[in-house]
Amino acid sequence: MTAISKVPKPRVDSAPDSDTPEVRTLAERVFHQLQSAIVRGELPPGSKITEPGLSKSYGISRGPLREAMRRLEAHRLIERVPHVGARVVKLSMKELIELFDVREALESMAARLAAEHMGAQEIQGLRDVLAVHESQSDLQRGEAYYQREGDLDFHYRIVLGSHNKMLMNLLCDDLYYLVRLYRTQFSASGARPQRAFVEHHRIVDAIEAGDAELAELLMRRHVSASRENVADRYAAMLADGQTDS
Amino acid sequence: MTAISKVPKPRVDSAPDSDTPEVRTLAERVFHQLQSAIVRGELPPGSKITEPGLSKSYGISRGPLREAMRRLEAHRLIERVPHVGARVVKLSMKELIELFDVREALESMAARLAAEHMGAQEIQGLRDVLAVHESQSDLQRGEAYYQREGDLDFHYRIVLGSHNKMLMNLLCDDLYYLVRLYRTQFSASGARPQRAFVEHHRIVDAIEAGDAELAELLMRRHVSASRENVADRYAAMLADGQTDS
DNA sequence: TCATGGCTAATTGTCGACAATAAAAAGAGT
DNA sequence: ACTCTTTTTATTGTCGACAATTAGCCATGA
Repeated sequence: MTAISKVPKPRVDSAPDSDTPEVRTLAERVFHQLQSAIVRGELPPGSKITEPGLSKSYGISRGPLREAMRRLEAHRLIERVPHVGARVVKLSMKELIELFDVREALESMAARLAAEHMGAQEIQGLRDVLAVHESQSDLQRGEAYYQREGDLDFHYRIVLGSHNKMLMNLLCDDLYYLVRLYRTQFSASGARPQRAFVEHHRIVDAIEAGDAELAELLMRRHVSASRENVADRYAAMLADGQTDS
Repeated sequence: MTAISKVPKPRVDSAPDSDTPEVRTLAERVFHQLQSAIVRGELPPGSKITEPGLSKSYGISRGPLREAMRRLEAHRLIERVPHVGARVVKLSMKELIELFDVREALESMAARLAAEHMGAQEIQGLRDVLAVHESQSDLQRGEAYYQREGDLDFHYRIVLGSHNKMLMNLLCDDLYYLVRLYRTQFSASGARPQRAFVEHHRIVDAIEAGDAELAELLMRRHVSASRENVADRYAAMLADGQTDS
């Protein structure tokens, strides 16, 4: 064999943050970075996204950046208008309620399908998640902001248990990032931990029993209760000290 | 004032096809053109999409074309793998069932919200659509492939009647194009026109009565029946003469 | 003082060229 | 004849520069 002309993979993995499953291209990487930055609140909702600015700050050209921004737009994390620019999405209360309505529809269907298709080890995984939540809930005694990510883990696994790829794409790739964004925007300190915990348990029971209709109904009530809780706290926030419209 | 250097708007509106609401940019236009071409079957499912090819055939550079392809990917009309290329999506039977399950969840929710929020003139518009279908159904006597687009018009208006923008985006901008694509791929000659027609009427009655739960239940059964019909015809097609997997 | 017009500046849209990767084809060896 | 290796080629990813459009600003006039 002749002289090797290939450097053994430079592997510029500058940002090995949490989940970067696919970083084959620059656009992919900057997309995940921007997605994380938006969800974490580093890029505030409503702030303008300028292409030259991000291009220089991330050290890449505008080509891949535009692709990343297109993907962010598709995931509804930023909003673009043709010759004007892009800005981080800012969820209004109406849009938040809309989001919960869509979640109610899709996740209840996911619970139904999960009750029909979930395997034994998948159900065991669900039980494990609940056990973790229970231990955290015991430790922190009622305050239980465990559901910062844990709640999404639970819902995540049920969606995966539906074995419906389209459902998985819609919920896990699109809506759940919006849910995380809402939590940062409205600084939702999850109240009602015990009730949600009990509801989670009942849903798993229904899934394990293979009772599709019950699982669907319970999940529907669960998401609906979350929506009512959010709406109530929003109304209280408006009555007490108004932060913004 | 000095000499005018601006040509009075060349206005290169080369393709004023049906619906191009937003053609501010080249990427937008080629996106709509490609979307139409895919849904019409001009670009067959599974066929490879090559960037230089389309770039030359549409007479634009690869930049806007890539943006258009990104949007097509976001709408799930094409599938891309990083260094390989893109090809038109080819719905398998499993994915088609998944699509119907998602539609069942979302459209039943849409019907529920429509029963709560639809205005008088919107309901009248629904009645008008049904009247058009009835006249066509009378003329063509049972064969009734009226629902090539008319059926979608009906569902379209109900989704709009939900007054839920997120629902509208998901269904009208994403899923309905997949439904159209499926109709070309499986050459679905809509059977069961009378039953669907009756179901449509009952749904409108429930919406007009403001019975949200009934409208939801009826829409759910309606979509579910469509799914069963498709699954049955697919099974028959497999048993009779197999075309492809 | 306010409205209106044109002008400047910055950002977005578009283009062509270069580099990197992967598939396909040709060749040598067993 | 078959397989593995190597080369070739075509396509994708990335970059920098130019053109078009928009928003803001300043000057001019009523």
